[in-house]
Amino acid sequence: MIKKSPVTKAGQEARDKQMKRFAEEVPVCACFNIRKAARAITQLYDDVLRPSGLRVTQFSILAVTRRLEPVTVSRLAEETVTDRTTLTRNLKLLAQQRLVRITPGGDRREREVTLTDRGRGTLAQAYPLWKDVQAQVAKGLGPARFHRLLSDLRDTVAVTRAD
Amino acid sequence: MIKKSPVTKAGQEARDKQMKRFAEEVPVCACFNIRKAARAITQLYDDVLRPSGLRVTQFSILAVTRRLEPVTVSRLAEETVTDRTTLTRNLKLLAQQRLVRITPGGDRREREVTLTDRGRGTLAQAYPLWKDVQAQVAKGLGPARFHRLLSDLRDTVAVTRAD
DNA sequence: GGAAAATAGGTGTATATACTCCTATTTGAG
DNA sequence: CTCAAATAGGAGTATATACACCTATTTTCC
Repeated sequence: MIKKSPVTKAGQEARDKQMKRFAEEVPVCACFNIRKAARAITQLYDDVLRPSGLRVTQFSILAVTRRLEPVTVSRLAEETVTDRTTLTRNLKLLAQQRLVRITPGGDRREREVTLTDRGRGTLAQAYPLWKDVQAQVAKGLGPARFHRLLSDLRDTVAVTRAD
Repeated sequence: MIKKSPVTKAGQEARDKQMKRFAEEVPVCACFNIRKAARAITQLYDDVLRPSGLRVTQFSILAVTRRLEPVTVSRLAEETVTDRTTLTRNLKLLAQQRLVRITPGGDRREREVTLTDRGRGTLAQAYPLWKDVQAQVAKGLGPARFHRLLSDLRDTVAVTRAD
């Protein structure tokens, strides 16, 4: 008991000091700040895309599908850095709305995703909306910083997946 | 009918051209790329923080709370750029785990959030884990680019919320 | 001082996300 | 050729996210 008290006290001081640093450091948490920016920009894009009936997540999946179709679920998951099971569920919603078609692949384990005509139409309708909001953000940041940001984000993905 | 056919054909050509541009442009969608990076980095941080029992979202809320406590739900929502109702639900989970305490404020419309001792302890336990992964990402990007990225993300939030 | 407006917060509903564990099919080593 | 390993995908469960709409309280304006 005689020894414990000072030790505990010193430990408490060390913890206080640590927590003080902590409060200063956490506002620069890379993950928190990327997530925060994601929330902010998602709200903007979703808002602008609303007339098309697509959220930006759905818009992105349709756009990537258009580029790669016919494409398997796992390939889409890789491309979008999304968990396979997340994509399964997102695709299910798009299939219910008849924006994509999901068919068995040659390899019967695989399922191939393609756009329907309806999906193509919806995408074409959303495109000008997307273009506007994209231009708005590019203008707001300035073209140089806008490109730099995209480049840095790509590197961030590479760094976080290199493990 | 005589007139419609050529018009439709021209329309189709215009749409094809548009869609070709589209396929080239969408990979640089700011929102898609920020979200993609958010998914990637969240998986890394969540993985490293796992021994603490906290996800990075929870870690962030506790950290911001620590800096501002006692803090109202709306103030936390502003600070984290999160919808108020999202925060309500996230805080509910933290309260169930007894990491935060939510009490009525002086203004009886308000609810004040504070950390519990348990919350402080969990945060202190998670801190070294966070510090490691944060350092890992900073090193991977290089300190200059890391700093630049955070700065650009802040500006992105400002731009997307200026409307 | 009282009613309208503003503010703080929550519920219902829907999408987004991923981990764990499961099945079905294909591939590859012997 | 056969069976174990690898691969493709899905279901159960849990958290994260936000919009529309709701209640309760406070503020403001006459």
